Amino acid sequence: MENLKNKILSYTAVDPADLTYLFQFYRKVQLKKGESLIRPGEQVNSFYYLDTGCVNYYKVEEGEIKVLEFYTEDVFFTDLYAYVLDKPAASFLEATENSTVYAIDKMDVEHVFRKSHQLERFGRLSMQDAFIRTFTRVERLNNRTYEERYVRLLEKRPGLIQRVPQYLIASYLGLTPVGLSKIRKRLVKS
Amino acid sequence: MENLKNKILSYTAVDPADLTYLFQFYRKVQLKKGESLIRPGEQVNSFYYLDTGCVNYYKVEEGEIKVLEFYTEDVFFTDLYAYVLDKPAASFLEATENSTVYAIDKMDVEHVFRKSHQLERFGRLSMQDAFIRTFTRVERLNNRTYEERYVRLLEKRPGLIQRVPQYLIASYLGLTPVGLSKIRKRLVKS
DNA sequence: CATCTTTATTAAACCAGTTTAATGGCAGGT
DNA sequence: ACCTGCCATTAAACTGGTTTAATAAAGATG
Repeated sequence: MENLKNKILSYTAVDPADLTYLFQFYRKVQLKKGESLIRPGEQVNSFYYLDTGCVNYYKVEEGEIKVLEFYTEDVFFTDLYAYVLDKPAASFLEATENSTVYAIDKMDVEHVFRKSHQLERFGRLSMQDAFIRTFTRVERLNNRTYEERYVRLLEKRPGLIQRVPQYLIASYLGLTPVGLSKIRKRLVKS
Repeated sequence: MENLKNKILSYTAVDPADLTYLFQFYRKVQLKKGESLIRPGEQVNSFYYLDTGCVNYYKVEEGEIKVLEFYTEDVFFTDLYAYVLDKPAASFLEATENSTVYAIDKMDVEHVFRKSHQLERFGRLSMQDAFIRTFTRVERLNNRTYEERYVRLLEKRPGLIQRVPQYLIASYLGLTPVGLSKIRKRLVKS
């Protein structure tokens, strides 16, 4: 759990004793390609850390896949909406490749945060981080063309396009496979 | 500061002493219509609570206004991106009507959060809240048509359209004034 | 009250995406 | 090696927006 430990410490200092206490609640989950942590209708009781692999956070509406996010190595994730509001999930959290995940139950998180001020601070700062990433995404969705977004994705997350089929990338960008194909064609010409 | 106090307590219990301690750092700011709390290039050192009024969070790109959010009564706000990352603002925070705001400096926030575990928890939960709202926005931007978004805005924030000129609403929805006008025309016909 | 400015609507031409459908390539299973 | 199914590309017709420009309506100012 070395990566997870370093991830936490990258947000704020935490006493070793508190970290040890926290870690007893984590369990390791091995996911095979195609397996899901969460499916629509289920309660979301866990908060996850993705050590290695790739997890697709998506929903299906009117028969169509809508990708919300691709999580890759070294990030915290869950269906945060359902987790926070204690609602049944509307989405999938599905491994697009074999993945290693560490999971902790919500009630244990709450317990540990109450016990340790430092871990509570970590919780605040990591949430701040999640906010920032989501907010910048709103900005892009509103202000950039599909082409700009695609180019930016290539720059910011090179490799993602190798790991994930193109029609999922298209969905993530908010367009159809046909639309993305056209954009790619335009780009190679110029 | 009764509203502010209740807002904080709606997130989590806080000892009266801690609240009193916190409030000594707050200052009241009266904004006249058109005045700005933040302008591009400035450092964002304060976190705000909007008691009454309306604040437009926007940027200007290539001569065009891009509205990110309208803040109305009883919300926390700031240019959170610049605030968190200590970068100069890229945006305006401008009153679209006379507004009453309470402000606290970032260093005081950090200080108070370190001193009080309960206030730190409040900080975490309010950030969680901000995340949820931003995240649902991403979902809508990606999955809904402009018309659906406009109708939803009318439902969710009736009154906003009375308070804010229509071309700003259009910008907030990600379209042009002409585009919004067409959508409105379509809607009255049906 | 008259003028100047700003905001909303409309029309026409245009464009970047969608939808539908056909084609070809590649991957996995037997 | 041969199907079979899935994925990416292409083409053609379509659609819901944009851009530009003109006009009308509403506010602000002297």
